[in-house]
Amino acid sequence: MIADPESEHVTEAEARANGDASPRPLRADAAKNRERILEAAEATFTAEGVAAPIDAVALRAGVGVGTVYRHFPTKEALFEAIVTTRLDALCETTKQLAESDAPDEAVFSFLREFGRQASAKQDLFDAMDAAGLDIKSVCAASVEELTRGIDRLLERAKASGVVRADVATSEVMALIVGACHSKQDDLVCQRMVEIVCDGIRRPTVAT
Amino acid sequence: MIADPESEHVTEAEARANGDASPRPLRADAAKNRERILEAAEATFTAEGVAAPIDAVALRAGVGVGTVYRHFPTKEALFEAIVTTRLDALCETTKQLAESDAPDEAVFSFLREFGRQASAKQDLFDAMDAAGLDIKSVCAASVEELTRGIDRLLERAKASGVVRADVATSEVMALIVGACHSKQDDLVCQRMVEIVCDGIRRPTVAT
DNA sequence: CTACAATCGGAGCGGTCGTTCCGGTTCGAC
DNA sequence: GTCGAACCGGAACGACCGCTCCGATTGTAG
Repeated sequence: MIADPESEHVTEAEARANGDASPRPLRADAAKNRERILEAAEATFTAEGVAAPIDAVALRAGVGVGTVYRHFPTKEALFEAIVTTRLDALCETTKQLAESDAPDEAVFSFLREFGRQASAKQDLFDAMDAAGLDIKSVCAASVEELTRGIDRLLERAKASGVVRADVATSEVMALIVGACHSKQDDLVCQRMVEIVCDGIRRPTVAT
Repeated sequence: MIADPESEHVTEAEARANGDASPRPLRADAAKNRERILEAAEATFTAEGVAAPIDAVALRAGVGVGTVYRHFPTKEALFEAIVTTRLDALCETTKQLAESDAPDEAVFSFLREFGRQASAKQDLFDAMDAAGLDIKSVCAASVEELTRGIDRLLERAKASGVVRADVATSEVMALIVGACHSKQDDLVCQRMVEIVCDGIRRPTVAT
């Protein structure tokens, strides 16, 4: 459990995952392979399910398994990298919508976008759950930031009276993620999002 | 792929799963073990997750693995047995509620009950999904019947004007199952169900 | 161009898990 | 009580998978 100065590639990989600027940049071919692996992993897990072996990822990326493990010391690390990327993108979306000129409806736009992405990539979250590791702890920073982003949108919508005051951010997130979980047509998924949107809207007369 | 008259225990297990009345009833100890295994399996999968080995089930049931496989020729068959049982129970609930004296609200009562059970047993459905086999095809009969039951409740609620006419049964089911999927407190789960209920309610003024 | 170090590829290791097999045990009809 | 058939238990098999290791390869600084 002590720091191990020998395991350089692990240290480097982790530093990269943390977003640090490495002292020495990756060699050109290494950087290219890293991207290829990420893409292949996302495609493989989406297509073959989350239990797909690493060998399948390596095959699709056109590299050996050793190369995969050099960049991502663990299958779990691969999941983390993919999920983090996706969460950060969603976070960016919240920021853009926060500056939109329709603050009261922005949260609904976001939910639709969230649903669209979640339906495609839900498998990854499931995989991590099934693997016994918690997204909230592994990608804590990303989740935290995304939550804040959604929270901001939700608060504005509440303030403008479009959304009920008694719904929590966590509830909305869980609901949308869950709604798109079941493998359905995109159309059904979209309609479910709409139902949720209606569910959090402020009723036009009191309950 | 031809019928194999030798594999008698498999034939018997399948016949039982299909609900046929076996020509020869199970021996007393065998019947007792079968129940024990079912209970142990449900407990094990809920506690240790869906990837729990069959050995764990056998251990919990106090029998050998061979005994488990004699009753359920496959891990998949074990899932099927558990899920079918649960689905049938829910189906029974729809029938009772269909005769309730508050037809317009019965569907909401059912959703709450559905949510309560789904949150505890969702793991099983996930397991089957992850295993690549589709609940809809494996437990086709049970799912079909349950769908009809919900459909009936939903139609009545629509007829009495409490629920919007444009929501489909499949959407509601997916929504509730999904809502309770994320491991949350039961309280959050309950609130999510309420949001869904509000989402399918007919708005008091036109959209 | 040369030489060194970073990187690559994939065979192989260790462990897990689903499933089978068979000698021993138990039930229940007579 | 007796005996045959049904049932039990768990060791063992084979397949799969995550991960490691090291000889071969390739990028790049000088």
